[in-house]
Amino acid sequence: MAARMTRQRTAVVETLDELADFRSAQQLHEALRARGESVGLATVYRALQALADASEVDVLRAEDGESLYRRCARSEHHHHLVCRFCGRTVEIDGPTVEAWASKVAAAQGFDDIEHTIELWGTCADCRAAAAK
Amino acid sequence: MAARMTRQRTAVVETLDELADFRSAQQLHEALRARGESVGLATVYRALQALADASEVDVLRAEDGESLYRRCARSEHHHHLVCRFCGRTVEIDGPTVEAWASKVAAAQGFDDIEHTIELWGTCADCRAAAAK
DNA sequence: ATGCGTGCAAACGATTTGCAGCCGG
DNA sequence: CCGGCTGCAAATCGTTTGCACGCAT
Repeated sequence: MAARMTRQRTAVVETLDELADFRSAQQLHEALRARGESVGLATVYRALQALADASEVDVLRAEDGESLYRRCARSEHHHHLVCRFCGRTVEIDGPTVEAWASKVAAAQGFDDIEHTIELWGTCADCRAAAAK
Repeated sequence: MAARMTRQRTAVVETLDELADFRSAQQLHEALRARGESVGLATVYRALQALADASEVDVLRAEDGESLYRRCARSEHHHHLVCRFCGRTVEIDGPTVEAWASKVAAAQGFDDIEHTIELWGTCADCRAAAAK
């Protein structure tokens, strides 16, 4: 069950921590290469999937369908406010929303409720950069 | 600007209305074939995209990344509670959630806020079918 | 007529997988 | 030593696009 600790796995986790914000597997792959710790793209995907299964990283889908990964501070359920340009992320939670979601769903006779609640926007920095 | 009315576009819209719930382009393509009104898959995609651009259909991403389309009753902003098995859909709106979303985002200095709020569950029928 | 719409097949881009060799425990 | 891990390339899969032809306006 415990994941074997290889050079590439370590590198993936470390780089993920460094980047801090949501990144795609490809961006991560490139960051690894730049960092000198080159790792095969397939391996990056496998590592990320393993981490996701172990709830060590959060995964979410960008508007274009690409998967983005991030090591979040809190492991409990929460949501995100993400900059669609630079990936800058703010963790948020909405107790109100949680309650609302399950109530609505239950009222319609639905089970195994799961909700997708993500906020996308343009962060202050990117707005400034774009304005220039 | 006005979309040209062809046999295939009419067929796509009609079939979409018939299906009522969220369907993938491929499911729709198959439904068209079954209906006798065969339409090229590429055309189905093009028609759906045009409809989406014109806000005639709602689009959302399934958990596996596939795009699902649906002709919604209301054209105003709203969200959905979708059965992950049969696609059965219930339109919902959460005035509370809307307000919460923009408030949180603005507080972090984010602009052009957009939110993804979808509820996924198993509808009563599918739960019964699975239990059998 | 005129040019948007269509079909088909090739092109795409992200992700997955088969397989032979490697290396961590 | 052994089985999980890796790399590479080939395979998937949904979706997009190039191109020659047809049809709605």
